[in-house]
Amino acid sequence: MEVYQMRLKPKLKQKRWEAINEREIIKFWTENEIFKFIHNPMKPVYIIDTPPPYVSGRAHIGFAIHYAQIDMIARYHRMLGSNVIFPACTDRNGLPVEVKVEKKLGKSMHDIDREDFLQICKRELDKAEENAIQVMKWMGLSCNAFYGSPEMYYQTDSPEYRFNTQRTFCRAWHEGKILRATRPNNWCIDCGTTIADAEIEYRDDDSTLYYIKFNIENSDETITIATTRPEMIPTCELIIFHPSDARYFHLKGKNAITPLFNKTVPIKVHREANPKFGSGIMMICAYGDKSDVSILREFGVTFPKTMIKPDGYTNEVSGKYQEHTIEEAQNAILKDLDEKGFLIGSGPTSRRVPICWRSKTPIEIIAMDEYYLQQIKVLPELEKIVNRMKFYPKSSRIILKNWLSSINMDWAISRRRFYGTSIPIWYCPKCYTPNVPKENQLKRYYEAWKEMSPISTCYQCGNSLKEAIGEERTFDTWFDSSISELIACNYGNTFFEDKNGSFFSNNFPCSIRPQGKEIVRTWLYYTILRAYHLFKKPAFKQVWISGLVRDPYGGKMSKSLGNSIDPLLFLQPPILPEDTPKMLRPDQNSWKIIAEMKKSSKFLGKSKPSLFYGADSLRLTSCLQGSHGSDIRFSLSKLEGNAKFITKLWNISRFISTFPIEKSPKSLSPTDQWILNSLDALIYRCGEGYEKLDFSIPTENIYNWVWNIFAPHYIELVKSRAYKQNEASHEEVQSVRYCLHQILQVILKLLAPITPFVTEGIYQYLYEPLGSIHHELLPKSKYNQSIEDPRTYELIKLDSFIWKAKRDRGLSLKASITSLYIPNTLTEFIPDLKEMHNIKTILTIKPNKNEEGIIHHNQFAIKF
RNA sequence: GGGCCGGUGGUCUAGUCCGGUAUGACGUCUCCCUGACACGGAGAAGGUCGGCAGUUCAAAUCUGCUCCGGCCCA
Repeated sequence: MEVYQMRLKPKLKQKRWEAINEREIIKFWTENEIFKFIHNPMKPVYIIDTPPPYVSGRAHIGFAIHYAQIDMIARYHRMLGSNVIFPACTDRNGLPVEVKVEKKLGKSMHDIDREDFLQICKRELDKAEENAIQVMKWMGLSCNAFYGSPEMYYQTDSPEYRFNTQRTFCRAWHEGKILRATRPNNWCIDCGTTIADAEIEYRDDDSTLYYIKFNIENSDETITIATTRPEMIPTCELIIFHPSDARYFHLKGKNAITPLFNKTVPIKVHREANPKFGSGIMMICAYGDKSDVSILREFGVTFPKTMIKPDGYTNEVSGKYQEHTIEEAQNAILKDLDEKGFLIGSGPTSRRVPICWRSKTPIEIIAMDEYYLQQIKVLPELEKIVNRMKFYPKSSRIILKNWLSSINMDWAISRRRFYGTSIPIWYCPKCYTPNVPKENQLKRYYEAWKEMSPISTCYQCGNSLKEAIGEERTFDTWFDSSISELIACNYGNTFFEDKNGSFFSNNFPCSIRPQGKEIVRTWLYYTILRAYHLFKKPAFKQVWISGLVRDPYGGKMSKSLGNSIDPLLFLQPPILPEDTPKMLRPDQNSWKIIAEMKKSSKFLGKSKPSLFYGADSLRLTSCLQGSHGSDIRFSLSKLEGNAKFITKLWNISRFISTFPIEKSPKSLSPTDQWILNSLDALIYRCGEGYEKLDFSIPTENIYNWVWNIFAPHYIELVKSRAYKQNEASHEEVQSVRYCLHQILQVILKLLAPITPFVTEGIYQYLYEPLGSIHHELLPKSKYNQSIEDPRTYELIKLDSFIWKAKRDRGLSLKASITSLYIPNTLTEFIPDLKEMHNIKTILTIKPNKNEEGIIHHNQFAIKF
C-alpha cells in the first residue's frame, strides 16, 4: 500500500521567491563574471548602443523600466548564441549639471573660475551617477561592465570619449563639412547660448494682439497690422499679405512707413500671411520668429539689422528704446504708439512661444557667429540611409522621416557653455584664421580654451601658433552623444585593443540602437547624420523605439511635475543599514506619491506593508502593460498583481522539484505527448514575439499558458501519476516526471530574458548548480506552428464541466463519479482523467437523454 | 493648419495589416485551506469594440466623414 511508502518532499523548500534573493543572484553573476565579453571568432557579435543616461539627478521608474527592456534585447540575443556587447555608460556633458551647480552656488558660471566650476560639476555628477548605476544593476542589467569586463563602461566626459568627439570633428572640418557663419540662431538669454531646433519646446501663452496703424508711402491710406510683438517694429523689413487676399491687391509693390521709426518698407505677397488672422496683413521683422527668418531669406534680405543683444537687452537699432529688456521696450513702444495715435486697439490672443527645453525661457532669434555641421545638403541621402535600417516597431520610422522633412537649417554645434567637450580650434594671432588640427595631429583630448595648439603654424599665413587663442566654446552635447554607437563598436579602441581596426570594420554598422521615442529627432537623427558624414553608412542595422513610461493617470512622468516615482522603492528592502548613502535610499517625495496612490483603491488592491517587489516584478509588469511601442502606464496594483506570477512560477517549480529528474522514456504517455505539443506551439509563439523584440508577446503567452493550461489542466491530470512509486506503472511515471522537468526547463529559459533572477535561481538550484541559465540557448520549436492542439480546448471544457457539476451539487472536488461520457477525441486521456476526477468508469458512447440521474452537456455527460 | 499615435467590460490590454461567435489580466461577487501555491483553487456577473455613414451574406477589423485624448511640427 502507498501509505507505507516514503513521502516525496519538494526540493525547493522556501514557500516563495523573495525579492532579496535577487541580490544573491547578482553576487553570483559578479563572482563568476557571467556576462564578461570574451572574443570568440565563432560567435556572431551583437552590439547594443546603450543610451548613456544623463545623470544629473535621481533615476526615476521610467528610466529603470526602459533600461530593463533594453536588457531583454541583450539577454535574448545572448540566448540566441551571439556574443553581446552591452556597454554601461553615463552621459555627463551639458547644461543640466551647469544649471544645477549655478543654482547651488547662487551665481553664474561666468563669475567663477572656469577650472573650479568644472570640478564642482564633476563632483556633482559623480554623486548622481552612483544612483543611476546602482539602479541599473539592481534592475538586472547584464552589461558586460558589471560582470567581468569593467573596461566596457564609458562616460561621455572622459578625456578618451571627448578625444573621439574632437577627432571626428577634425575630420569633418578638413572634409569641408563644418561651416562658420553668422546666421540667425535660436538663442536662449538665460542659458547664454545658441541652441538647436531640436532643443526647442513650445508653450501656449496668453498674449495680447495689438492693432497698429502703418501709413502707406505717398498716399493717405493706412493699413492695420496685428502683432503680438510690437517691440519688433524697429527691425521691420517687409509687409506681406496673402496672394488670395483681395483687400490688399492694390498695395502690391507699394511701400509702407513704419510708425515711430519712419522706415520705408516694401509690401509683398506671400502665402505665409493668414488672411483670417488679425487684419490679414503682417509685418516681417528681424527676427520675430522662425518664419520671419525664412521669409526674409526668400526675399533676399540676408543681413538685416537685429535689435536684441545676447544678454537680452535691446541695442542701438531700437533707437531711444535701447538698453531695455524686451518687456520694457514693448511697454515703451506701446506707450509712444498710443500717444502718437498709431495704436488702434488690442485684444487677448494666445501665442505659441518657442522656449528653451532646459530653462523654459522664450527663445529669441539672434544672428550669431557659430559653427555648423552641414545637414541640409545631405538630407536626401539620409532619407535613403534611413530606409536601410530596420525599425521596431515598424511604425517608428515615420517619426524620423517627419523630422527629416522639417529640418530647414544646418546644425549649430557650438555652445557658449563650459561643461562640454572643448572645440579644438585655435585662432591665429595675426590673421585670426581658425586652425583645426588634422585628425592624425590630435593625439589626445585638448582643452583649447587653456591649452596650446598642437599645430605650430597657421594654415593661412604661416605665422606661429604659439600665441594662438584657443576657442572657448564647447560642443552641443548631441555632438558628443551622436558618436556613442562608434564607441559601442570599439571605435578608437575604447574597450579593447584592436590594432588594425578589423573589429570595427567587421561590426559596423552597430547592431541596434534602443531608445525612447522622445529623442528620435535628437539622438537618433544626429547619430545617423554623423555616421553618414564619417562613413557614408547607416549607423545601425536595427532601431528599437520604445514609448514613454507615464504616471497612473496617463500623464508624463517628470521631476518638475512632482509625479516621478523612485525605483528604489521597489528595489531596496524596507529596512536599510544605517550607513546607506542618501542616493541609495528611496526618495522621500516618492513615498508621498505612493501614499496618495494608496488612497485610491484603483491603484492598489490589498496593500502590502513593503513595496520591495524586486526587479523581476518590475520587468514582468513592464511587459504585461502593453505591446512594444505603446506608452506604459505605471500602476502599483498592476505591479502587485503581476508579481504574483513569480510566486506561481516558484510554486510550480516547487511541485516539480518534488520528483526526481528522469531520462527520456522509451515512449511518452499520450497526456504527456499532448502537453509537449502544446508547449512546442508556445515556444513558437514566444519566438515570434522575441523576433519582433516585443517582449509583451512571449510574456503574455507564457503567463497564460502556465497559469491557464499547464498548471490547472496538465499538472492536475498527472499529479497522482507523478506521485506513484510502485513498480507496476514505472514507464508512465518516468514519462510524466521527465515531461515535468523538461517543460519547466523550457519555461525558465523562455522567461530568462524577461525575469532573469527567479529563472536563474530555480534553474541553478534544480539543474545547473554551477552554470547560468543565461548561457543556455533559447528553446526552438520543433513543428514551427503556433496553433494550439484542439484537444486542449476540449480538456479545458471537460474539466470545467466536471468541476461545475460537483460544485453545483455541493460535492468536494475529490468526490467520486460513477461514470463519465466523453467524445472519442479524449480517449487517450482516460487513465489520467480517472485519477484526476476520481471517476470509476469512462465511456465514449453517449447515454440516452432520458436516463435517470445524468447531467448532460453538449459534448459530455456525467453520473454520480 | 499639417503629421503621427491612440480611443475595446469599473481599470489596463490583445485582436485591426490577412473581415466570420470579443483576448487576457486587475478589480468585483459566491463558494472552497483539495498532499506546489489563500500572493491559491472553482464558479459567476460585467463589454457590441468613441460616433455616424458606406462596402459586404458578414466589420472592432476595410472605406469616408466626425468627435475626444496624447505627442510632434508649422
